Amino acid sequence: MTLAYGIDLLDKKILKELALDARLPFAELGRRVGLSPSATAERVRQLESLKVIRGYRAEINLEALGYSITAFVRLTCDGGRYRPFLKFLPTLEPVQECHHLTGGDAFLLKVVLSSVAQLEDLIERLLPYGSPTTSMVLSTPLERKQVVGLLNSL
Amino acid sequence: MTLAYGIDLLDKKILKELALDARLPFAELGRRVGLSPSATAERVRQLESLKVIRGYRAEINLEALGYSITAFVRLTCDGGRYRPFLKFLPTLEPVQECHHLTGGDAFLLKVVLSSVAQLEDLIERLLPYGSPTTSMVLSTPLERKQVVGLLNSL
DNA sequence: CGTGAAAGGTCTAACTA
DNA sequence: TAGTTAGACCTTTCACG
Repeated sequence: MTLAYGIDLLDKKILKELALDARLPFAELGRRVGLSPSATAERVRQLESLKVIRGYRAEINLEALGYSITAFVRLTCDGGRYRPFLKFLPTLEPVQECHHLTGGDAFLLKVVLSSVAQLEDLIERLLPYGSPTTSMVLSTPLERKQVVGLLNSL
Repeated sequence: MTLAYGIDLLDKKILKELALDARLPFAELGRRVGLSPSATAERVRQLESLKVIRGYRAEINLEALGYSITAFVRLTCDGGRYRPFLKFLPTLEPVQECHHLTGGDAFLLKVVLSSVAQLEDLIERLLPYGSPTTSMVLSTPLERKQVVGLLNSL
């Protein structure tokens, strides 16, 4: 069976393995999926050039580096302040993600900080662009390190 | 200058490089940070064992695989349904992240799906546990692939 | 997609500041 | 304690079947 972009079962297996350990040597990856090292490398290069694989990232424990606070800020931002806000956005270092959501020009920001004072500072800097509503993260009971679940149901 | 966990400037450089390209060979990584391959490998192993580096993941383009819908669901869940919900959570395949937030036993779920029908199905399955409020992601104007910004300000 | 040889990376251990 | 060097081994790459 062929999937989107002509991705087959072998590609799916490769993606699962690399999602869990991006540093796997091609030889070992090939062993796991049942392919020679060169055939494996060829498929990985194909997946990279199709942008199915976007890159390889080390997952860094920000808490261990002193970034102990994660929060979500929902910013309701009326029409006029939309474009200036998007320009301002990249200058906000603590903002790791910004999503534009359905429902009244709302943005959801995921922010990571090392003190509550920094959170207060961030909120103040957002005020000119809209009304922020902040929720701090108490715990993260689920964070799938990988997309293996989704890949299984392809 | 020494930082949390005895992390110094060289470690910081290593983390930045690996955050951007987890597959860099130690030889090349060493060249970039000014260390021999074996000294580089030693430091990386140290960072791994301290759990500063949690792992290496291929970043997979879910849209290319047909998962075209991302949404956030906020679930307000009263005391009695809290524990059953946490048990139910891992069985929900589309849920990529779940955060417990301040403010009235609320959970924020990030979900990835391939159709609106699946979103409706998910929402129905959440109903026994609380009141879900769903916002679909229209666009993601900022998604830092790496934590380089945060690492710079260490 | 597999094979094989050359190039280059990794690993371990002994050595040095 | 932390880094370098050296040599054995392994991986990657690429031309060819």
